[in-house]
Amino acid sequence: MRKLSPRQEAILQLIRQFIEEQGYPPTVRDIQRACHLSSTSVVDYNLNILQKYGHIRRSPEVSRGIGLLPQARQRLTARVPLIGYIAAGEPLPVFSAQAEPLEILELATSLTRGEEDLYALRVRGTSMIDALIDDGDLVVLKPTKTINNGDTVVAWIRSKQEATLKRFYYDGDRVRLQPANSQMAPLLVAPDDVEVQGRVIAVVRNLA
Amino acid sequence: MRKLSPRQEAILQLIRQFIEEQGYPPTVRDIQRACHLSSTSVVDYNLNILQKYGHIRRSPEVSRGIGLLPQARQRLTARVPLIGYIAAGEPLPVFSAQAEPLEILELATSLTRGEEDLYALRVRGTSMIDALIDDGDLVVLKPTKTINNGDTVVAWIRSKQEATLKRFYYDGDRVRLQPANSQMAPLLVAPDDVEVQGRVIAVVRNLA
DNA sequence: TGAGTCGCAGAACATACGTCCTATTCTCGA
DNA sequence: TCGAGAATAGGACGTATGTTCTGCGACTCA
Repeated sequence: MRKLSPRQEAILQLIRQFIEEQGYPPTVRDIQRACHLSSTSVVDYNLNILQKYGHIRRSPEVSRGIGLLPQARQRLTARVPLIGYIAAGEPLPVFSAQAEPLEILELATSLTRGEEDLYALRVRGTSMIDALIDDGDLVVLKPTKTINNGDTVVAWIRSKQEATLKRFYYDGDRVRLQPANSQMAPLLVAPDDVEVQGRVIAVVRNLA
Repeated sequence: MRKLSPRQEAILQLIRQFIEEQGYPPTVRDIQRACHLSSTSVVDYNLNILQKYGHIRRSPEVSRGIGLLPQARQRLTARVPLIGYIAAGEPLPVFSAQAEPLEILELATSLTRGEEDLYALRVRGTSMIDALIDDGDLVVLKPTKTINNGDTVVAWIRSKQEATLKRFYYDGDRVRLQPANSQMAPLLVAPDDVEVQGRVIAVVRNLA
């Protein structure tokens, strides 16, 4: 990254200031006026240089398409769609990219651990109290095909017509669904009786 | 500031996201496409409402002239210090500004609800399983002097030398500490036997 | 001296974009 | 049930704005 000309320094400085004050980037002509340049082509010319040297990022054909690179803002939150409710007796909402989420949650990335395609369900009722999950809690899920022993999963049990949230274990030719509360008895079911919807990433309870 | 329609919420959400991702605000047509709106006029209409209610600031005749107002631009995460552990038989760590936190957590502001001076404790052991809180869970607390009936609090019970997490009720000349799990029996203690450390704002369980 | 590059000037061009007008549908209380 | 206002649809209009073309002086390098 080579040294910038005074004019380029001025332009870069103006971009920073403009964004700070206005909340959006300047146009080519904004820069032209503020820096007393005679032509938009001069601005264009120097913006290209600034981009080449890595100071800014330009989106072609986009008005005010100037972004400051150094900001390199790392995201502290991930967006997770809240797609529906989970209740004992109701079928589970199925996650699909098309479905309209009820709400978009901002969850700290420390919670989501960089996972993608997460979605969330709001718990209705106290039927999962044996999994230490209360009415109103938020369950963050990762849709998954492969399940490992010990994963906590959200499952639909066909024979009982019931949604549940348990630890999942293969136990011979059965599947053992174990409540998180170890004082409760596990549930043994046939593998094809249980439909796993996703793996539980996190549970959030908001009391405030 | 009145309540926003789902569409207005979606638009506001998109603006935030767009700015975060692109570094500059969306155009009316960007919003139209992203929110599946039929016309730019619908966007214009709703943007004006958002402006009227103080969520955004528009610069007329300016492309991408949408700015988030400070209140809407506010941080999506709050920093909460994790200052120690909470276990049944151990005294509670006392929150002080000087103490070195074990870790700084970034929690979504939707969780913290704008509260200040929050701190977090990591739960050790299953002694609070009757409050639906498991080993390893994170408890977010607000230090508080005044307690309202029904608040969930973290308390130290002197006579039992025990830390606990219960719903707090004044019950005549006693204090009733009620487990969140309503099937469990409440605990009745003398007011000066219980030392309330803080009010529980949120509980976070990370299973990933 | 002449070709080549750099930095700039001025303007033209195409289109991205905000705005606004009209019409239609939806909502909800009198 | 009717009417008024809210909300939406579709599109036209004007301009704001990125891009590009041509050209000019200054400077470098053989």
